Amino acid sequence: MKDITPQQQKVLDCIQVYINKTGFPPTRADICRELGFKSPNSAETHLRALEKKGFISIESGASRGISINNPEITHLENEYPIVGLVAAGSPTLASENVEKVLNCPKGFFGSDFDYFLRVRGLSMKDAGIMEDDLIAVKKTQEIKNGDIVIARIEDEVTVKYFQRSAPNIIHLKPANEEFSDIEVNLEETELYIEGKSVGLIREN
Amino acid sequence: MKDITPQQQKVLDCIQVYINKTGFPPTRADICRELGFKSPNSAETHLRALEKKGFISIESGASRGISINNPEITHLENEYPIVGLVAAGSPTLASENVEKVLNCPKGFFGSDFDYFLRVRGLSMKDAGIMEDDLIAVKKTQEIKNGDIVIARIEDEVTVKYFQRSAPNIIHLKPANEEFSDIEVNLEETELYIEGKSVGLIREN
DNA sequence: CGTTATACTGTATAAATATATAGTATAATT
DNA sequence: AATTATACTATATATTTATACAGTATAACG
Repeated sequence: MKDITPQQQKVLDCIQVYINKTGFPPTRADICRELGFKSPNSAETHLRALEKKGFISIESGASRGISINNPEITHLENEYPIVGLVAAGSPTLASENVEKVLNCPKGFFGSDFDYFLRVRGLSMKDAGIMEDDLIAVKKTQEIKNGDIVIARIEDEVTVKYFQRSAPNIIHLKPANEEFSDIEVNLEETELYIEGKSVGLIREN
Repeated sequence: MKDITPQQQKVLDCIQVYINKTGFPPTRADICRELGFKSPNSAETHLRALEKKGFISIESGASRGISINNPEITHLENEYPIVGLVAAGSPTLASENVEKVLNCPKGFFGSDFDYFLRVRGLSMKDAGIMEDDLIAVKKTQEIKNGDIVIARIEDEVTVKYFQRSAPNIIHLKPANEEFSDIEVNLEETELYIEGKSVGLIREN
């Protein structure tokens, strides 16, 4: 997917908003009205550029024949993707990792959140986090000691309690006697915090 | 919402399928093609009937101005009460027991459910049920061994694993070593099953 | 310096589309 | 027996819409 220009982004956003609002895509004239253009050809050229770059598809000849490609990344309001514990490198929300989407009211857990993570393993069992549970993950770097974080150490993604023991030493603590602490020295090992848990859902 | 006729259902399905497939709603002519009608007015009259009955909305004058009124997303009937572990006698869902209500899509946990129960204590800790968790309770008497049930024994309400050991003997088993089994002899003691757990939510 | 991509206005028009009007026919309801 | 809702065909037409063509202007690229 090539780079998008600021104006093209505005047009793309406009299409998304229009679809969310009305349920069907805009015409060239609609886009002009929304963005203040005075000629339908302004919209037309932007649409053709977006199509060429792969952001949208246009059904030729059909009225309102615009559809947005990769809608799972710009997820609809209230639709949250469920992702598995994925290996590093691949972006967490890439469509190939999305198991399905779950309809959930915004602010369901008091705090905003970005996606659900499907839990593997029992390392957080004593915190009441069981296999196959869905953790509501908020992508943030604002972590306090004791928070349950989704951390990536080199190639592995895990869910653990966060504790900073020294400026450069972080302990990732499981909630299960059978597992042991992970000590991370930030000078030696790369640690990336994907976000923290703000809630949990169990389906059974 | 009034009754839908079989033909109207076919038209409604056709619209949904068309939107899923193309990303935008069909025209009258598209519907005719899909369903084998030979006049656009056939589609038109069905659309007007569906609009009158509330299943769809039609933006007048706009091409492809059809949108499906999806009651499951737009409905505000998805309000479920949260109740505490209330003593017997008082009806569980009486307003004085309702802490607050939580907006939650219907069928969120695969199965239907009736209310949320705020958990007190740690007797089901090893099942991943912690203090202050919300259990989605389905009011039912269809209980299998191993289900997590909300049971009332005389004056006490508890959440436990259900196990029928003999026709008249039921064991209510905690998931915590520090608690012990409750054996109920149905000939001696009154046991009422409020329902069973079909899901869990944790807010933090 | 010429070329190319972006970002527009303005006009024109063929094709797509909604929608009204005029019928036919059947089944259910009053 | 008359009315109403459903379920269509057939035709007509005003409006909507996509989209081509002709320009203007600016910034980036090699």
